Amino acid sequence: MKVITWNVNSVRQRLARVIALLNRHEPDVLCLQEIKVTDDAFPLMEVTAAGYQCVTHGQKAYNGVAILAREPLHDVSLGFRGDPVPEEARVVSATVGDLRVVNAYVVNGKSTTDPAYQIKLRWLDALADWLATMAGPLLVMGDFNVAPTDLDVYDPALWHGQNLASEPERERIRRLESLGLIDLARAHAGDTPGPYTYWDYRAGAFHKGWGLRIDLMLGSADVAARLVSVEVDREERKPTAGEGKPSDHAPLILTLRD
DNA sequence: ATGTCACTTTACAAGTGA
Repeated sequence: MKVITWNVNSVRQRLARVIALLNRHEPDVLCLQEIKVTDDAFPLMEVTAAGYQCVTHGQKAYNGVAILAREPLHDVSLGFRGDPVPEEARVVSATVGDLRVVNAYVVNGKSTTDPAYQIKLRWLDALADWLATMAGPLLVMGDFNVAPTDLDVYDPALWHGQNLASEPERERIRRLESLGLIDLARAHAGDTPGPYTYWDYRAGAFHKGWGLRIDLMLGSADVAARLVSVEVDREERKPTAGEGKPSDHAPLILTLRD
């Protein structure tokens, strides 16, 4: 089984790349974040023509998440109980086969001195409270806007204490792990830095290797036991002829034994 | 730190969010 998570930074701008990704990797499940469209504006025809069903939790201009799958999506849920900012479309979940899939776009936080940072911490607290109530095979993935450890930032000294790498945020990720969820990319990579999933558009960050690992896949133990690999499709972060500009995030690809 | 991008608006440039 193959599962992909990708922050597309506008599904309308990235549609050709999304369809190409589906054709190239043929994932069973694709979770998208920052689709930046309302549900009625989601490119349903194109996704359907590619052979995928989908559920969307969209929003105008900002945020918005979607799950695409080849098999039917059951028990769809939009948002989550206890969300401090329920007006923002950041979570969608559904069951595929016997796997519960949670797709999340975590509050960015802007900077540790911004009020949005405190909302981010409360949001992650509420997400953990909600996930703690779940049972059975579980895969929580998406743009967490947190680099869990210093292995996950290109320059730990520069990023020390900053938004995306600060200790309170990292504590929230450890709380998710304390629920029994396993950081699958880290489990696969061991002590090797990265794999990075995000590079700022500015300053030629991708070319310079200034990456962060802020897109995560967290699996329950029964899911982690099936882990084959977790890879980043770095080609998607490069300009591609005919498919438009890249997102600032690259897709994270999980393969599980069936 | 900053070689950017995508969104919106009683739009045609500027502010916002990332």
